[in-house]
Amino acid sequence: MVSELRRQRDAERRARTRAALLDAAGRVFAAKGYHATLISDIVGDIGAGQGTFYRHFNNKREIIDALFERFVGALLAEFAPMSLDLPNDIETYRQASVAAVIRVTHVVQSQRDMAQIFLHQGRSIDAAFERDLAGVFDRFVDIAQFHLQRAIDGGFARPCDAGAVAQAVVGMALRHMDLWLMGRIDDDDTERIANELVEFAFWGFAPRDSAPEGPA
Amino acid sequence: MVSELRRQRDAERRARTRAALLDAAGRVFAAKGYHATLISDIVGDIGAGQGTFYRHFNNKREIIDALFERFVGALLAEFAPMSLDLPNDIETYRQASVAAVIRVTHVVQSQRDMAQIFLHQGRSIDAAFERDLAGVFDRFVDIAQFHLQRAIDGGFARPCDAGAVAQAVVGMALRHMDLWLMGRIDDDDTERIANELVEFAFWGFAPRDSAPEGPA
Amino acid sequence: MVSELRRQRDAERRARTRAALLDAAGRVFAAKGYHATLISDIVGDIGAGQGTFYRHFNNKREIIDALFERFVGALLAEFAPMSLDLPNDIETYRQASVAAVIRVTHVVQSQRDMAQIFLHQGRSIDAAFERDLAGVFDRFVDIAQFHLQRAIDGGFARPCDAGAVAQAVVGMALRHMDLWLMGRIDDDDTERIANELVEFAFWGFAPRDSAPEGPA
Amino acid sequence: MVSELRRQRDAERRARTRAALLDAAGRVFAAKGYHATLISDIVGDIGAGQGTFYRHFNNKREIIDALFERFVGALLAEFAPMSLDLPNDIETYRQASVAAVIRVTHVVQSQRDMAQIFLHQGRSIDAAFERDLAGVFDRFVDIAQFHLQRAIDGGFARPCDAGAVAQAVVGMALRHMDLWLMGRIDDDDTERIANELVEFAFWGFAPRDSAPEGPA
DNA sequence: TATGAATGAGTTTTCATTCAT
DNA sequence: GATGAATGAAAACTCATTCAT
Repeated sequence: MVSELRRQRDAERRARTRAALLDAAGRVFAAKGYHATLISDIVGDIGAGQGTFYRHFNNKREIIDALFERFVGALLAEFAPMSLDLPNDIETYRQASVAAVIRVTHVVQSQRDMAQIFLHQGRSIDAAFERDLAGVFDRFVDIAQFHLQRAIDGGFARPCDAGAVAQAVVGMALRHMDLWLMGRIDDDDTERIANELVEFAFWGFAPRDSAPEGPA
Repeated sequence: MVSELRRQRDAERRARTRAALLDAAGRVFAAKGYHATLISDIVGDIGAGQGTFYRHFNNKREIIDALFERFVGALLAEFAPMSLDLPNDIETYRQASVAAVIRVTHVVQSQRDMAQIFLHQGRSIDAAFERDLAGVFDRFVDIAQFHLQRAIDGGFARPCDAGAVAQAVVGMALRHMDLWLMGRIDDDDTERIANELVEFAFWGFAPRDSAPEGPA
Repeated sequence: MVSELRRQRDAERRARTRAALLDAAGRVFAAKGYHATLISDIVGDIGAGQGTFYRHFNNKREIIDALFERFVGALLAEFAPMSLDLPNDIETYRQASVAAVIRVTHVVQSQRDMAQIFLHQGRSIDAAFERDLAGVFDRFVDIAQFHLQRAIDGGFARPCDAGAVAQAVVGMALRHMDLWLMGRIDDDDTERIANELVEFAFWGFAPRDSAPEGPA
Repeated sequence: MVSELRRQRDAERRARTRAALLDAAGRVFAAKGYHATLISDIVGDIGAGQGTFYRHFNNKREIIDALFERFVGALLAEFAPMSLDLPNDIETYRQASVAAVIRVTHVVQSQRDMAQIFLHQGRSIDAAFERDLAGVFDRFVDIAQFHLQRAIDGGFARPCDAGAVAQAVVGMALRHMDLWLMGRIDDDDTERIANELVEFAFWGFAPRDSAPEGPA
């Protein structure tokens, strides 16, 4: 007969091991890449035995899935409360955009390994994973598109293909994330760049007085 | 001891086999992904023997390098004659931009497999490959930055961080390439989107009359 | 996290497997020759899996090295206590020599496989192995030379090139080992031959009364 | 219709190619060892094609056989006229022995590669080759034994096991050949060592006056 | 006949997964 | 539950040999 206490202790230990494995996988995947990572690298990272891995995950594919879920969960938690009180004029909108970009930036900076893994390896796992990953990007596109469409409807953004522009906005963000992952953007330069990008998204690079009569 | 003719015939046969292997690798990598591709898949694709592969390449890593070199060669050949007669006003500049984007689009469309491989798997091969790939992106960033800087200097683009904006421009292009690779952009919709993106890059999504006094 | 007992049990199991692999390699190398032996022959000999081999050795080259080390270790252990109380007259010296030869014989007879492998294949592995093997022969030459020199200095051996003669003595021993390995010397004839060889080494084959005035 | 002249030319060319291949094989086997040598190494050494090898030999095994035959032929040709006018007293016998040893030495020195190959790799080819090689050693043992026995019968060698002693004599020769192959005997020191060894074979290393009453 | 590109059977090697402890 | 030794299926790789020219 096993006491309730004992049962709980075991469950806790198990959860701790699982979390340690996830953390280790995150570190190792980020450092060596998903494909080059061996199960032995992961367990080796925390000094556990090979078998331990299989008590928690059925295979390598499953742990990256779990990692992804955990990361997406954290990400969404961060952005869930975002859509409240929408801006009603362009300046507020711009300020909100800068704030949002900086917010994303902070999340990503605090989860560098995850960004590394999913941005760099994400599309080389398999078709299913690629789909899941694309789904996450789409969430951000959706958010951008939603706000953009609202701005167009509200008259403080010019009429345009909100879908394509939202994709473009996400594209520039992703490109800069990549640069940061490659060590080509300083951590303390991110705020300035965020501003620069928002500026660009709002007014393009054309000079103010060159604005055409109407959009193409 | 052996006729020149014979020597040449052999060299041709060898070159033909090598090219066939490269083509096969391109097809298979694009279809199954680099990591899931076996040497036997590649040779099987053209009905060659396993050993034939190893007479031409030392391993899988080497053939994707060769593939990359071949692709980059073709790409650069395409863009080498591009930088001539620079635009001197914003409208000409805009038109030239649309033309350039459409040109890139055509090249990419005619080499779908290569785009697929390098965009999706390129960052999961190894550090060296990642570097090479980044180099290619940088070439395009450089071109964009060069033209943007020239426009700023010429007074028909607003002062901005030309580097960051050039990266952003490349980022939106890459994102749309991705969408196209995922089958989410119709081939006959590309021209419209090219226009839309250039429009966005030039004037952003803010309405014309909202332009601020000066740059942020 | 894991009991000391468990850790020790594992280490023992591992050591046992390694020893079994070494034994198997010894048998198979002796029977088929080093070059003709496949890894699958070795593991097959003890019914182990292919992978088991690679958990203990990196390749065939490494296991023969380990085998050699183990053998040389045993050999030296056998001969370490040999050099005590040196003979002071020729008859004692002769008797000691016979005893030593018989002793070597016994060791070799009890390790037939090792003798087979190192004498027959040893010089066809690679340059490094050849060097190591030569080193072992040299040990025996050194011992022979040391005693011979001592005998010369003590006046109970004629002045001669102790180095060359020691090599010659080792040469005759090796040749007879070879004959034994080829099944051309009966195990129960070894003692007689040992005597015969020592006799020959001491007095040559010239008749007693033919001894020249002095050495050549 | 092909002229007789043409036919002969072809035959000559063929023979020349075959000889070149044998020479190349000799060089490469000696340098890299039989097992590590690839067919491509052999043909590469003379700039011939892979296929050429197979026009002359059916496989690697066959070329070393041919090499061996050629070498043994030369060796026997050298020693065929040796057994004439046998010595009748010990001094003549000794002088003849020195002469014979020096003669062998010269032959071996002029065919270093062959000595290298057969002494070092000979016993790792296969059982058949080992037998053939042993046969050659036996020829020399036979010669030695024949002369020794004759000397014993003639009363100018002490009674002994002529077989064992002949083997011993060949053994010391082989050991010194090995030393020479390893670069541990200078070419211009061979004559002195030949003398030293013959001296040793005739009188052993015991001092002259220590000769026992009779043989053990 | 000579050639060297191509071949594929035969080996080595890897590493996710199992399993005895 | 945790462990790590052992496993073997699956891949990579080698190289003697064939064959089209």
